[in-house]
Amino acid sequence: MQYWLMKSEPKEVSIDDALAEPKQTVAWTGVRNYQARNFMRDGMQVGDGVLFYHSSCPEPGIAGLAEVVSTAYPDPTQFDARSKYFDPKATQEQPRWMLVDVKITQKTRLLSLAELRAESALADMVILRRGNRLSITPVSAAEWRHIVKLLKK
DNA sequence: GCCAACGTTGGC
DNA sequence: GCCAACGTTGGC
Repeated sequence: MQYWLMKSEPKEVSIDDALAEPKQTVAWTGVRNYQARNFMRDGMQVGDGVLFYHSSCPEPGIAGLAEVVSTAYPDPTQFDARSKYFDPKATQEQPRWMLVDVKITQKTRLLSLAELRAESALADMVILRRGNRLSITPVSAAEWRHIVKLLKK
């Protein structure tokens, strides 16, 4: 069992959009970074905990809790010529991009980036490190517990 | 394999 | 819109 933080731009898929889906589940399409892909493909297991993070928006921060509900499978948007995520170098036989399904378990208050930065217990979080741009990052069990506690405040 | 140029991310 | 920090591309 591991924990992850996954960024989503709310104008693409917000936590409310995800909650409105059948089974409150979204396929995590559009990841086009190898490191992030590898976390989904090689690191994630069904049942892993996910911090659902809103990025590139007026109030960046953690918007809810979720869990991984599938193993990795090919991202269908890579094969769709009309999609902005289309990848001409990907084939059905040799897909490049993988994704998992993520189910929202709880919408929370918005735990802002500023609030995260203010917590010394979270100083080592990957997302808070200078220059970090990865859309999917591992979260330690201690960081997860601390954040869950903060969300109850 | 090197590395300059270019593209992207994402907070501010 | 700015810009720091990376990642990717492609010529050599």
